[in-house]
Amino acid sequence: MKRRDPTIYQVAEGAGVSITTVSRVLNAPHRVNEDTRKKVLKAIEELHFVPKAEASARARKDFKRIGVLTPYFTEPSFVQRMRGISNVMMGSEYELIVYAVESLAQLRGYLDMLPISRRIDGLIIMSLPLRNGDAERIRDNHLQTILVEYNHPFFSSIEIDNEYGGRLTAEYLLGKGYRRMAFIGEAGEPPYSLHPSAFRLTGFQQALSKAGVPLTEEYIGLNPLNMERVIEQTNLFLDLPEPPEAIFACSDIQAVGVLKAARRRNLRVPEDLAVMGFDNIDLADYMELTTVDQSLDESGRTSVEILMGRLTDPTRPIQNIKLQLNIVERSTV
Amino acid sequence: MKRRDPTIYQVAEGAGVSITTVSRVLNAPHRVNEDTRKKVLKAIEELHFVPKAEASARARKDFKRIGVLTPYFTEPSFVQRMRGISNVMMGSEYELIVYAVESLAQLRGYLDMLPISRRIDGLIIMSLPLRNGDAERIRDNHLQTILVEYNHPFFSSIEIDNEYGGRLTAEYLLGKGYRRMAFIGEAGEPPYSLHPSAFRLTGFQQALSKAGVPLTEEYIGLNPLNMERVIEQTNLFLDLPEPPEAIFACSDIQAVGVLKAARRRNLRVPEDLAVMGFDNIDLADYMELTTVDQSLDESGRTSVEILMGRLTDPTRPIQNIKLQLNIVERSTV
DNA sequence: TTGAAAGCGCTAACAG
DNA sequence: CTGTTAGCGCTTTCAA
Repeated sequence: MKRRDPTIYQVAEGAGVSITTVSRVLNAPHRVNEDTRKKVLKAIEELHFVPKAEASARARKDFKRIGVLTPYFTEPSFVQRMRGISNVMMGSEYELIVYAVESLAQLRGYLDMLPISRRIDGLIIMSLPLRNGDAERIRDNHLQTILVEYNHPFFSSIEIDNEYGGRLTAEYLLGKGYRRMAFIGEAGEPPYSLHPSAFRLTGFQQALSKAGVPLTEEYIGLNPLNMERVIEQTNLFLDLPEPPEAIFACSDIQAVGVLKAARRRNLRVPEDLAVMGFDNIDLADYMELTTVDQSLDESGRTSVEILMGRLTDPTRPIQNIKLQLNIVERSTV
Repeated sequence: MKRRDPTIYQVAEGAGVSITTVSRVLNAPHRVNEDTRKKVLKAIEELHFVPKAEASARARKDFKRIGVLTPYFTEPSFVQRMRGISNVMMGSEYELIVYAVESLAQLRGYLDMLPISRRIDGLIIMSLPLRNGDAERIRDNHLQTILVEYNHPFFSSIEIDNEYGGRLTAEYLLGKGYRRMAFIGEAGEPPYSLHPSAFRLTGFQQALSKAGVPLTEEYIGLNPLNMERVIEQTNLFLDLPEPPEAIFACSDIQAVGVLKAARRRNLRVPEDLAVMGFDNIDLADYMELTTVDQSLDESGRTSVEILMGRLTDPTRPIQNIKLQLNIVERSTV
């Protein structure tokens, strides 16, 4: 003879509350009075109650889960967006699932799977390219999605204008009187990720040309995101017959490499060499790095907010947001 | 996301029968008239109907989930452990769920609910205290768990010896010839988190006393983790009649504050002031900070590995790991 | 052979 | 903060 597992009903009876309350202490503990919660928990313990996953799944209309699909999960700039996301999610009833991508195959896998496997309510796609087929599948399966650093007509998005960022930097540096400049960007990026570096370069180059100080080949260094390579590249620049007076690194992390190289050569910054970064991650403040702020935290925060908005009311319109870019003056320029 | 898979209701409607009949062709085909059965089967095909229970059972089968319960989710040292975790999880079939804790109540809530509502298969608890009741509940509900930076007889754990770290630092600094030293640690930490800072101080103080250069009150500064406060504290030290020759900050982040203060005063590091950190986060390398390495990445990596090991084979023994501590010499000492 | 209707254990909308 | 009540998708009576 089988003894039936205890149900939420016996727990409710045991604790002297309604089944709703029991359900709530399991799914939204903060919405239950502390004492009640303890009573229920005690009853649960005593009865060795284990909720039947299938029954919950059946009754549940949604999962209250938001997924974040992201490359370089632990790179500072991504972490900072994550911080924004995490901050708003923490106050909510949603769980945060991280899908870290490190290969094209993996990205494809997630994009195929996520909209169909139905385990999340909403998806934030960070700095990852979407093909039309993917977009259609996501839309057809009604998976609420927002794109960060990318866009597609089907979805809301949050971006910055990278080209403008390049121009802005050029103008700022020009305004400070620098003429001979160099650019350090990313190269050999994996095929699954986006390449904002190229756009920043375009804008930078454009503005420089317009000002009559074109950026020639030897002053452009594209390297894999790797500290040593950046240092080497900087040395290459500095060994040029006419070394640059200022270097624009397309990310703060790369700017650190430039700074390191300068330090090793006992160069004064910014007197001997000005250094400009991009992103304004916490590190930039720590190192007193002059950089372009792209509101990373805000980007993350807003992305979840928009997503949650549509989750609670799917009729809300798609939004395409362009975040502002601002130069943060510190001491390396 | 709202469920949009077809249900037996749809199928019933499509085939022009009742849900009972549909249910029967699925579960007791012989009790259904052949023609009716064919009609129903056709409708099932057309709608790509998959019984819900099966679907979720299958989904559940090939998609396991590991939760990470953590405070300060986006603080560099935690991120670095996360990186280790993420690295090994990425190749696996597990999903990573992040439970960010920022209050005692929240911690309690998670600890109460996680073991009961079976939404995860395994749990990593980072730098968070466990009470006996929690530990029992987790064990009784058979939720595989590993503790990072804490321990309890029921579970595997990964830790470092913070007191030893303090001693190690003291001895290193002593060996370098420094005598007048100061310590910057954390204070006013929230009640839900651990306080490794205190142990590091103990060890530091001990070793110093033993060497005959005791650390007196004025040379100990405990502050909330906040850049400005650290800078102020450093200034306080530096304004002492006998300012310290070396400052040991109990985390790299705080060491940055010390460095900032030194820079503002135009002090040469390490000539005028030596600075020592703790953690060895990426930042330490960027800033050439001498520090104590505590293998953060490794700690994360190992924690998941052990957890996964037990998930696939629950008979595997509990492991209690002590990670080694090593001084990384750079240029601030 | 079939269908109406009553659960299964749980969640959620809505009052109070 | 808590309870009432109406589902969720499906199976199982029980009549017809």
